[in-house]
Formats: sequence, C-alpha cells, structure tokens
Amino acid sequence: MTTTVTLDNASQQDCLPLMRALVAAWQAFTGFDARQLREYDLTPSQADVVFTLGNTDGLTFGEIGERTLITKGTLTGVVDRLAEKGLVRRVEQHADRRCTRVVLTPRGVALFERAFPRHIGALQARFEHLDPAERREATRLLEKIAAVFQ
Amino acid sequence: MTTTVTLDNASQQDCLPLMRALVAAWQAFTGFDARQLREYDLTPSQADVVFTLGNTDGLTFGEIGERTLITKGTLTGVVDRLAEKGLVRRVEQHADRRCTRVVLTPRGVALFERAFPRHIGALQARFEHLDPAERREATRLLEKIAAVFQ
DNA sequence: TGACATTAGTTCTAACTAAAACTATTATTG
DNA sequence: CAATAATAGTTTTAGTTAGAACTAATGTCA
Repeated sequence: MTTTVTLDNASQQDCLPLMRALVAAWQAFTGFDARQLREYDLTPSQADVVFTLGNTDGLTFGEIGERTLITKGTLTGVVDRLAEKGLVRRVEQHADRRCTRVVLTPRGVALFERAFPRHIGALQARFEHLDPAERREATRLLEKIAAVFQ
Repeated sequence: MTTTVTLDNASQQDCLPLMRALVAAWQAFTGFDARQLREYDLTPSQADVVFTLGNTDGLTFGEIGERTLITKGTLTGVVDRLAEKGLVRRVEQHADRRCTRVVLTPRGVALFERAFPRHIGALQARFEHLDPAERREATRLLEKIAAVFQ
C-alpha cells in the first residue's frame, strides 16, 4: 500500500491551472523576446540595458539596476560584454569616485535607434491580439498577483 | 539637437504597462517560490523535478523534460545534484539501453511527502487573495498571452 | 544485412542569476 | 579629526539556461 500525496480536488483546480498559465505565458513571452533580439545580436539582459540607456546621457550601475531589475553583480558582467562589443563605455565620476556612469557609444546609440522601435513594435503587435479591455484587465490581475507575492 | 526615439503615446500606453505587470508578477511569484523552497534546501528546478517524480515509479529524462519544461542539457546537471544529495538515483533500462529512469530514493520520497503539500499550500494561500472569478479570468488571459507569443 | 537516420542522454560553451564576500570611497558621528 | 558606517561597484560561488556538438543505442529501409 502506497501513500498518495495530493491536495483535495477543489484546491488543486483553483491553484494549479493559474500557475501553469503564468509559467506558459512567461515562457512564451520571453522566448519570443529572445528570438527577436537575436536579430540584433543582443541577449535579453543586454537589450534591457541598451534600451534603458537610450535617450539618457548615461546612468550609474545603481540606476540601471533599479530600472531593469538586474542585480548589481550580474550587471557588471552584462556591461562588460556590452563594452567588449563597443556598444557602451564606463565613464568615471569625478564628483563621487565610487560611481561609474555607463553611456551608449555612437554605435550603441545607432543600435538603440534601429532596434528599440522595431522590437517594441513586434511585441506590441502580439499584445494587440488582446483587445484593450482584456489588456487592462490582464494588467490589473498581474499587478494583483505581483502584490500578493510581495 | 538630439533625436528622441519613442513610440507614439497611444501605443506605449497599451503595451508597456501590461509588459511591466507580467514581469513584476513573474518576479514576485518566482521570488516567493524560491524563498519557500530554500527551507527544504531545494532550488526551484530541483524542486520541480522532485515534485514531478512524486507518486510515480520513476520517469525518463525525456518524460521529466516534457512535464517540467527543463531542457535535457540542463536536466543532466539538475539530476546530478539531486543524486549527490541522495534524493534520486538513475536506473538503467534493460529494454532500451538509451533510456535512463530517474527514481526518488526513500529520502527523496520522504522529502516529497513533507515538502510538496506544504509548498503548494503556501502558493495556494497567496493565490486565494484573488477570488475564484479573478483566478479564472487571469488563467484565461495568461493562456491567451501564451498563445499569441506561440 | 548494411548504410543511414533517429533517439536518449551527456558534454560543452557562453551567458545569466542571486547571494555573499570583498574593495574603494564617501559620510557620519563621537 | 579619527573611528565607524554606509555606499558603489567588483569578484566569487553555485546553480540554471539554451543551444549545439557529441556518443551510444535503436530503428528503418533498400
């Protein structure tokens, strides 16, 4: 005789389909995002940084971290690789020598201007398969999910 | 004079809040999940495999991959680390010697029986802050998002 | 049956990830 | 002013990730 570990059916039916749907939506979205960005030779994190730096005159690691949710340890490596590619450079700050500003190079700006509108456009085109009311409701529900998990 | 690369405001307002909400929900959910699992000394991927193997008498790498969405290259490493911890073992298949079945050890079963109900319970408790109609609607919308991004 | 294709799992590479420890610099405060 | 705390970025560690190349075993079909 084996012990079968499950939840009662009512609970299972409530929770698991939503969890599965969240995982499926995330996987589909991030997979699409990554495939699109490969066209510009950028990983999702690299694109996140380039797109965040666009239309600014440079941001510190801390500021980039806030906007992108990339932690500082990770960011060092991402910026290293963008710098190797010649898309960004580090600029020391005379005022506070602990801070480094990260700035797009001319090549970085050119890539941003080419890639950003097209990439957002591609995502937008997919999201438009949901009508405006659905998008608003999805936004509200996802914000609520974010809130309940802190 | 600088060129500012943006989208027209209408487009931006439609697409970006939903994207941000999806990212925020995912980060909050996976962060919570990881913190809970740390109590059992499991990473999310390791827990995914242990919970998938529970109540089975072993699954092949292929079967685990289908159910968990962990790719086969990754799965080798995850199973290696679970085997080092004594929670699973590999069982060769006489019938098809290409296949390996992964089976929970007694310690793996014990962990599954202790951790699985409690972990799902913790997730369930958070999701219950959405009422049943909201959960159904969130599930539907997330499935639609998954579909439009393939 | 023998050449060829397919399948299952492993290995390798390049990158990302969080978390903690570390270094240099700046701020605080006693 | 000197000791201490806080901050910014880097480094380290352990793990995950996708993708491609690889190995061994099994299937196919001419």
